[in-house]
Amino acid sequence: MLAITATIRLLVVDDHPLFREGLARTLGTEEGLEIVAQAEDGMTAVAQWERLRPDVALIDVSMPGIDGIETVRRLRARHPQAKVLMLTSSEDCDDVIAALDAGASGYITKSVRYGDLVAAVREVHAGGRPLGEAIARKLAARDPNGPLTPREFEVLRLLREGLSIDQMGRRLDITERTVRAHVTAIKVKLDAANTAQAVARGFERGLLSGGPPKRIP
Amino acid sequence: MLAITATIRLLVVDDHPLFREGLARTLGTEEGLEIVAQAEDGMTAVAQWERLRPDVALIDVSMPGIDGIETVRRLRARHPQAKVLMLTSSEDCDDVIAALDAGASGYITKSVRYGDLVAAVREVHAGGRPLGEAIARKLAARDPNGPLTPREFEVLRLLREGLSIDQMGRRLDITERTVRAHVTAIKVKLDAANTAQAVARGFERGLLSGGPPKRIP
DNA sequence: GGGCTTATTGTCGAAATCGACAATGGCGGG
DNA sequence: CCCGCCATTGTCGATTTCGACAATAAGCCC
Repeated sequence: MLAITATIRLLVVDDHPLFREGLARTLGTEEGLEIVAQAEDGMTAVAQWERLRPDVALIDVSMPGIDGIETVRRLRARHPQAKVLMLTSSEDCDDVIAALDAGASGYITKSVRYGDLVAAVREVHAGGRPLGEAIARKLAARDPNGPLTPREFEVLRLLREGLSIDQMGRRLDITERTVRAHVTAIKVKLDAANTAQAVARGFERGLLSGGPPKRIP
Repeated sequence: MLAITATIRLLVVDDHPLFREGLARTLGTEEGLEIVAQAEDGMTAVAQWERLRPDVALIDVSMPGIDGIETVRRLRARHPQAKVLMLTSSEDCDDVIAALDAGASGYITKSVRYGDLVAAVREVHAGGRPLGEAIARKLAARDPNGPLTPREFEVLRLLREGLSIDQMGRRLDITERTVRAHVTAIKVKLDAANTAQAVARGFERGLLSGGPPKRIP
């Protein structure tokens, strides 16, 4: 273990002022940590990073507009050396892989205790890759039958909206037969007995998001 | 408006130490507010209330074990005069009605700014009933075709699990015909074109919970 | 080029679901 | 006691979906 004399300079990014403020205030009191800036969205986050060059960015996954994943992508595109610890409330497997893929160094849930968070920040700063055991476990037990293809995703979304096979066919400009092929593939991959369960699995696995397609933002 | 000279004594209840600590620290700096205690679960919350008799309890909805709703219920059962402001991350309509039904005075999302939260706390303390406009709006746009009957709920859950009509019939010990009647009713009430969409609506409206029936807790 | 995945489409018969009309018994509230 | 809601079941014809076997074209990686 290295004796780190320098303070770790942190950038906190979260759209919830309630959470962000509290986090910043509390982490700020931690020995060896310093909050140099906060951001409530992805754009601001990148700007703040470029202005202040912190050591580590703490970024919430779910944000309106540019989400956490996209923020990491953009940040890392410009600054490949940037170290990012993602924060999440839901333990969503797909987000984890997406985040790591986008260049995040670590991924931790908001349900951990302060000590764990601080430890994770230090680990990231030291070049580590903290994931949290719950997440690591879930990550292992994923995609038993392979991920859905983009087209299958599309069909799954239409399924969720209640379209019939040939309605989907018309919507996608393909034969009803083809739609059936996709639906069958979806059911196999999601291990579902019928379309209803396929949709349920979609929600359970986070492939479909909780709310209605678009209502009151 | 009354000139409130006394400080509002607050009890903060949330299972996420990260959020709870931050909230307490920040609210504590607010003029006229004082955090007298924190609790990470329902049991502790009630105990703390009885020990310290705060003015207002700020309770998170989603908590493992005894959830926020149940906590309110228990608290109000013993102390009907207790004023409770519920905090939520997801804007789930059913939780709102459940919470208000359980005796909560107000309901506010975690996405508000500090000022709004403080205002809500003051409003609750003054006997008000802050709901947050987003929630109030959602509350209005609910149950367009009436709530599901208990039996229909049951069928919806089986639908989600992928059972076919006659499998459900055997499971519930009723004729397949009867199951069809329930399914039809469900589709009408949830405004769905088919079972797949019915399941989707179930998730969207919070009738079905996010995760799989039981996996990794 | 060869191998792999993805997207596409066909056929055919069987199985499941739907929709509309109709009816009966139970149970609780006014 | 009557009304309304809930759960239950029946019938019939039409529509939709399923399952299994097969095949073709495009794009990507080695």
